[in-house]
Amino acid sequence: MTVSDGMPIFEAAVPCEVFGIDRSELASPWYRFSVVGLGSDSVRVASWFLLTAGDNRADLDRADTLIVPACANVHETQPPELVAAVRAAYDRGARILSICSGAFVLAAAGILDGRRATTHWMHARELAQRYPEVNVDPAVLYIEDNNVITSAGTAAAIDACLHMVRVDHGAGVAAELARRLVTPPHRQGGQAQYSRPEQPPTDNWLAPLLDWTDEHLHGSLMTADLAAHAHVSIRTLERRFTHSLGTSPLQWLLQLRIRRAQQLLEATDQPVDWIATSCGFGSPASMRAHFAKSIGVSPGAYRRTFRTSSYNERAAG
DNA sequence: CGACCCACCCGCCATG
DNA sequence: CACATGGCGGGTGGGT
Repeated sequence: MTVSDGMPIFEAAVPCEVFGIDRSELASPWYRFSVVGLGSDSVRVASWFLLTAGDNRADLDRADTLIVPACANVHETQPPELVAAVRAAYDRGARILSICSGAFVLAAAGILDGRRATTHWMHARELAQRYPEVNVDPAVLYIEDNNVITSAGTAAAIDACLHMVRVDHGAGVAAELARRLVTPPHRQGGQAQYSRPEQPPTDNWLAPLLDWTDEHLHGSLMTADLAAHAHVSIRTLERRFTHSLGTSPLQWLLQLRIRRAQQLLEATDQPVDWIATSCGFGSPASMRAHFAKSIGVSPGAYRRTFRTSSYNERAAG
């Protein structure tokens, strides 16, 4: 695993926990794990820890798997030495795993071009914009594409590392390891259930229309209704949506409805069918289908995960 | 699950 | 000419 200046600690800690501890009672041999600091002799991790590099730089050249836990800053140019090390490891056939914003290092090394990849949902759009050749999927916890694994933010590091153990040693070993880590062996749904949609760019023309749309979701709003309210043709409306929001009117409506449904599932005890109607879905079945496709879990499962207050009330009572 | 229907949406072109 | 608009056709994908 590589660490570089300014890197956060949690993402780096997870591989240490999974691969760095001798777990030969689960599978033997376990992993030979090494942390390589790039840059100066000492590397600052998070704001509080100073990591002193050992003389293990050579491990970079012989590792079967190279892990890039995160990067210090997604907006800046990635450290050339780190990027070159990733590229070299990839070229000699090593497996590569990135966690969270580490995907930006992999992308800078050019090894994500033409591949499916993911990163923290807050950075997904930027990754896709800066590296158009990368097929970014912001909805999943991790993706393996031909020996290159990328994973979502922070806690998804656990999912990705468990995935590697599953591939290397089988599902049984991975499940037992998950027990030791006190974490689910496999999480239902992707990171889509945790992400928040980005605020749309404030567009002078669109803003009033979007506000109006948000207030009239409960009806059976259609593309034609939006066009009529905005006094433009459907064709023009579609063009403006693609231009300003990067999506079509109906898809936008759908996202609004799903988001409203999420809020109601979290904050109320209203039945799912009631929520479906109130959010403007044509039918409860329609909402379930769209919800599952977009969020990755059913409305019921989503509520069980996020409606913690009612659980606490029941537990207390 | 297949069938049917219709809204959607994108390429294309004419118009202003 | 650049640009935005509106209408048309048709493939398609979701809903019943």
